Amino acid sequence: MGRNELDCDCDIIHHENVARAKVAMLDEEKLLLIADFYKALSDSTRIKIVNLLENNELCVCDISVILNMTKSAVSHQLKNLREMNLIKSRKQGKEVWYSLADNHVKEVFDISLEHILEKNHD
Amino acid sequence: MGRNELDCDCDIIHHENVARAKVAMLDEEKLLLIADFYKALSDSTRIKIVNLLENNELCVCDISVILNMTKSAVSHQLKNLREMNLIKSRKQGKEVWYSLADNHVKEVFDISLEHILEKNHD
DNA sequence: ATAACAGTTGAACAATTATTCAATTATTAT
DNA sequence: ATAATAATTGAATAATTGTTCAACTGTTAT
Repeated sequence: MGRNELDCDCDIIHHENVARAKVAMLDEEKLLLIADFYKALSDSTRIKIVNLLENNELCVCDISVILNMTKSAVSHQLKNLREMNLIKSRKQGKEVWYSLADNHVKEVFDISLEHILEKNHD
Repeated sequence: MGRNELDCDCDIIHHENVARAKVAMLDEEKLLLIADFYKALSDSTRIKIVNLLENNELCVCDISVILNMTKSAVSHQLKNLREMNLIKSRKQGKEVWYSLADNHVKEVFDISLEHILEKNHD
């Protein structure tokens, strides 16, 4: 194999490492889905909503009050979370009640909390 | 407590739910750190890098070759991941070798993989 | 000392995204 | 029917962010 494996501006390439890493790498499609999953959790408003819904079923109105935001802004982010399958909703009368879609979200949330707590005290 | 708890455009507020959710909510500071943690993982380039480093220690050059990106673009994202304490580096000669900072990243990655796989087959 | 190369950096540009605003839908009560 | 209110929606704006480009730093070899 020649000097440049691709269009990269590199001269010294560790071919064994590259080959091994390439084989172990997940397919692009899955990696993009995972990135999107994290994107859903990467905004401060959305992570607050997820945290709120960990222990409570709440309607849009209540979330708006707690976060001191307009219903519109909250609704946009709820839609975002719902489209990413992180939360689910049920309609009762004029109100729509939201809760977490499943337990993965909670699990991931808890591990990330551990992570940031650990990194904080050093 | 009056009609509007804050500046929210709501009339019907479930005060008990709001009070309970507020008490259980994590402090803002921690939530922002968690959101930042996810932000680090929310980009396709960065999640690819994390996936590559799960099983291998790699230098910038190798990562560039695998992802078919310039060293500059990769280096920017590595800096991003390093600042969020997701990866660590060691310098050896002219090269800088990168690896995952700790096991949390791997744990979170695996759960999120489960999540997207589950959501995929329905 | 000079050349070569791995990696980093800052500025500029392009693309993405969160919030606001105004309008709309759906449901309940009068 | 009409009014009131919870929630959603689309467009516009403002802010953030990923990549490119060119210049630079640090290390190794001649």
